[in-house]
Parts: sequence; structure tokens; C-alpha cells
Amino acid sequence: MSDTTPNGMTNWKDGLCPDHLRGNLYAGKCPSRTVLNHVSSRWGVLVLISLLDGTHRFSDLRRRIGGVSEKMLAQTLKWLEGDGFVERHAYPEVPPRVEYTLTPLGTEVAERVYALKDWIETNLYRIPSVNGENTPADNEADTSEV
Amino acid sequence: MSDTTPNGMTNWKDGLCPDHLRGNLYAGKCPSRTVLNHVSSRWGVLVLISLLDGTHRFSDLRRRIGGVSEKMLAQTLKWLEGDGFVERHAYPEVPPRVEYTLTPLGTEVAERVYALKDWIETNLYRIPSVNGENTPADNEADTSEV
DNA sequence: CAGGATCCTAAACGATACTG
DNA sequence: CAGTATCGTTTAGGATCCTG
Repeated sequence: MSDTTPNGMTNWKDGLCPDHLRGNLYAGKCPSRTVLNHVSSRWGVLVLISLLDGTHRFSDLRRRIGGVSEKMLAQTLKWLEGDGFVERHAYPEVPPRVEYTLTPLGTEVAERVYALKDWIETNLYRIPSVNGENTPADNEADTSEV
Repeated sequence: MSDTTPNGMTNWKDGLCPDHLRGNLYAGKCPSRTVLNHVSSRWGVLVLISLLDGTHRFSDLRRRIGGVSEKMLAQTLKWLEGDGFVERHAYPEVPPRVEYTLTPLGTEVAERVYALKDWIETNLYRIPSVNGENTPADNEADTSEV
């Protein structure tokens, strides 16, 4: 509530940012937070980079992205579609076919996301926690104490 | 558990990837998933880019990042520390002072994350859903039907 | 001040079943 | 095939209290 971002922020009152200006991710209530959440969501990242190499069908994506459920894939695609990153094209056939493509806008974000993905995959071996350590994301209640 | 990623994965048996090779984020059980989760987590993104401009104290970060709770900030910092992205330095003083800094490794990721952050903030005005639409991340149970 | 411990709510997520 | 609806589980996340 009263998190009036006391850093040298100029005219962002109460963590809210004006919509016609630049977004501010530090501001708790800036809509950019929502966009970030979609893009950086567990499946959002993978959907975006999947679509970087062209159009894909629903089950295509489902197969490619290991572990994603139908529900979350549909959900994620909707978010990204709502944000204008993904375009949905349904062919009125039977059996139905639906194809998803990145918009120009979506391609721009996806490229940034891809850079992150690529770095992680490439440098994974450098990351200590990977070499047989505990994974805090899997179990929060860590009984270990540093 | 038994989500044996039924896609035609080549030599990634059971969605797992060998630790000495390149990570594969498509593989459901690759440890790179955990790293991605930390980095792209709600607060992980903001912590990383916050530390890009140098060392910061705990309450520093807490103030800067709008809406983060103590618990999640501490948790996120631990994750990032465990991944070797953040270095923690506690001064044995009273009252205690703890400073967080990016490691060289962390700086590399943070730069990628920053590129994404910057794109979102800069291009926020181009994103349709921001201009007064519903925000699916805030409420999943959307009763609207397209 | 930094953060651990605890408790709790809300949201994310997954599995299954069903529909156009 | 491409979803939606529903349900149940798990996790993220927040509030509060407490300690070094």
C-alpha cells in the first residue's frame, strides 16, 4: 500500500505509473508488472521461444514443451495473445486446426527472452546449484542452514 | 513424478539432461528449469536488475522493489545466492549490515534480464492489454469468453 | 537491521472429463 | 484436434512475531 518507492522516483505516486509514459517495473502497480508476469511465467518463456522459429499448432507446442498441461498452455497462449505477442489463427475445418504465430511485437520480446534462455542453457555447467545441490524452487521448506 | 514427457526427445531419457552438457529448457526435468525459475521469478527479475548498479543492502532492495515482502526478498536472494548469481556479505556489526552484490556470473544473467525489462518498460505503450484491459495474471477465473 | 519461524490465504498448476 | 470446465493438490506469497 504505502510503498511509495522512496527512491529518486519523480512523479510516480503510490507505485502507480501513468499509462502514456514509460513503464516502471519497480512500481508495484505499474501494468508492466503484468506483462512481465506473462512473459517470464513458467510457460510463457518457453512458448515465446518455441514460436520464434515459426508457426506452431497447439499440440505441437504441447509436445515440444516438456511437462506443460493443456490448461496451462491454453492459458499462457491467451495471456500472450491478449498482450499482442501471439496471433491465433483458427481454421474452420474438422478436425479443427489452430495455429499460433508471433506478432512483430511478440518477436521483439521473444528475442530478448531467447537471449536469456540461451545464456542459461549454455552456461548451465557453471552454475553451482546445478551440480547436485538442493533446488530451492522444488522445496521451499529447506531444513538446511547456511 | 511420472510425467515422462512423451515427446520424441532424442537422447534425453525421461526429460532429464546430462549435467556436463548444455542445458535444455524444453526437457521437463533439466536443472536449467530450476535456474530459469529463480531468474524469471516474480522478484528474481527485479532483484537482479536492482543489483546491476552495484551493491545494495537488504532494506535498500526492499524499499526499491515495490510490493516485495521480507520473506520473499530473503527467499529470492537465497535462490540467487545458491545459483552463484549473488554474493552475500554480512558485516559483524551491531546493528547488522548485509550487502548483496552480483557475481560476475550473476552480472551476465542480469544483463540479459535487463534487456527484457528495458524492452517491456520502453514498449509498454504498444501493448494492447495495458490500455485498460483485464489482467489475466491477477485473476485466472476469467468469466469472459472470446 | 537482517532475517528466521510460523501460520495462513490465494494463486498456480495438473489431471481428468467433456464439448464443438 | 483444440480446447473448456471442474476439481483437487501444491506452491508462491504475505503478515506477523521473534531473535541475534
